[in-house]
Amino acid sequence: MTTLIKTNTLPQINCKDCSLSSLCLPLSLDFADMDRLDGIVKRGKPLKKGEFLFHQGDHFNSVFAVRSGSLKTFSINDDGSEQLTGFYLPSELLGLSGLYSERHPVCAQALETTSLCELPFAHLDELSATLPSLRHQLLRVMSREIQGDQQMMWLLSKKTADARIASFLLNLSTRFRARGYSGSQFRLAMSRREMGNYLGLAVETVSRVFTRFVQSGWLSAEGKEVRILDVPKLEGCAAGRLNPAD
Amino acid sequence: MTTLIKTNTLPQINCKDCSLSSLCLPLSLDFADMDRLDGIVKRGKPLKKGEFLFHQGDHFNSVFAVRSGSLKTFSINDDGSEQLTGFYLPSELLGLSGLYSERHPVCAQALETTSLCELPFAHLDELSATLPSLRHQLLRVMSREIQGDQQMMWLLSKKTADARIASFLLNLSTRFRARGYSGSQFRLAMSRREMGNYLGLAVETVSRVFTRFVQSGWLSAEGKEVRILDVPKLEGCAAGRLNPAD
DNA sequence: CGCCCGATTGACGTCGTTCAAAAAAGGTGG
DNA sequence: CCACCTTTTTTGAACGACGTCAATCGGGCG
Repeated sequence: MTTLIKTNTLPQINCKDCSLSSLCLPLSLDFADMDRLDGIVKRGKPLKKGEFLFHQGDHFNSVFAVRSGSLKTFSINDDGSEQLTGFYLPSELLGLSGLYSERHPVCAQALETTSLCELPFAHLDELSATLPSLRHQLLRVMSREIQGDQQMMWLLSKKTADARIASFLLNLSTRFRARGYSGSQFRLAMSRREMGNYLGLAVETVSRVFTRFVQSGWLSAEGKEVRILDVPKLEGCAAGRLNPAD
Repeated sequence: MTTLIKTNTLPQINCKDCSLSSLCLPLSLDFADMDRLDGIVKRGKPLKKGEFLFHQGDHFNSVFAVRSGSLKTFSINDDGSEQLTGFYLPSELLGLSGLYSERHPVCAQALETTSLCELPFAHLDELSATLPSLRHQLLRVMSREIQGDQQMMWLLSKKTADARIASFLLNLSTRFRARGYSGSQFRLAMSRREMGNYLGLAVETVSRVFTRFVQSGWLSAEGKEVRILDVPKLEGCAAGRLNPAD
């Protein structure tokens, strides 16, 4: 059984030893510079499932890198409805959207036991003045988020429910594989409702699509445990060329 | 008749004299620092309607600030379909999404005669090492874009056609007003098709919504010339509380 | 063990798309 | 300036995908 939680014998204590450094901010820093980054990182005790990393409206002080576990971000609208804006896996940076207004425009909540590295922004910024590659990496992370959001906008404005779920599962698969987990079998940390909220679909629709995928033999799903059985078919579906009814 | 084109008697030649500096990158720079920024800005001859600033896949070298006119950005998918990702008005920065992969993931095309300031990224980056406020402004611009994209994702996943168009018009209105143009009467630089593509709607739907708004007396629209007649009603519609059939 | 929340399934309604056609606007060359 | 052609916009009618409502099932947790 694969989970998002890496079972380390010892907690990571610095960037140099962290298996995620090649995916994370330290990317392309040499050891000396990594030490300087390490100097500003705060590593608190893990968040338990359901605990908040920050709330909407909180003052923006830090950005966070996921070390293990996963989180969701969502904002609450005037009418009280929630809009899920993202899921974050190990090595991914969150909190950057709070930079603009100095306040977090979203809540960040742990989907399971989750440990993080906190990077106080004032220090990160100072450091970035003298470390060009850190400066670039920070900009690249934001640029990638913009690119990802635009992919998401495409998905939401043009894709069918089938294609959205196929895209989502393949996207997760890719991110898991890049992080050393299995890309073909994994546990979804989020509920069907959360998935639907994120993808702009009703829970019932999510459930029906899963049923269709399983019946087509493209997927096996028992609750949150998912196994991808036919990548090409799912890719075809995500691209809008194929649909599970055929 | 209001247009996006500001009729200057002389072209702007530097940031200090530019009426947009308070909305643009120079925000919060003092005069001395503004001069340093000016030193790296390239101001080419204006783009005519339909001309491209850059194409999808082009190498990323610079970011651009709109001086006058407007542009759209869009990407072309594998199947040849276009996805409009944004409209850019004077003082807004575009091209930043190319930073991540060193290639522009979108095309940028002028919607009318448009003049721009080009900021070679290598120089901008160098300068940002010694100018903290420029560094922050760059990050803030990106952070704001992320926030905007997430608003857009909310719009696409949760709002009705009526609410999308109302939101869009009010958003344009706000941006125009902030730039010194009328917020209640303006000329849409984009076609109904482009608007629909951006908002995830068919042209026909856009047209029908406009008709409804006009019949409700919330709006007057003659072709691309638009006058907003009832802001509160449109706001109610954008929030999903009101609909023009009532 | 019982309760509650999450997931599934079916029936039905609705909003937006698609297809088709006409009207209006814009651009071009004579 | 006008005739002609192309593109954009508008309007109507029918269809379809997804949402809503309702009922049931199942698993986790107190």
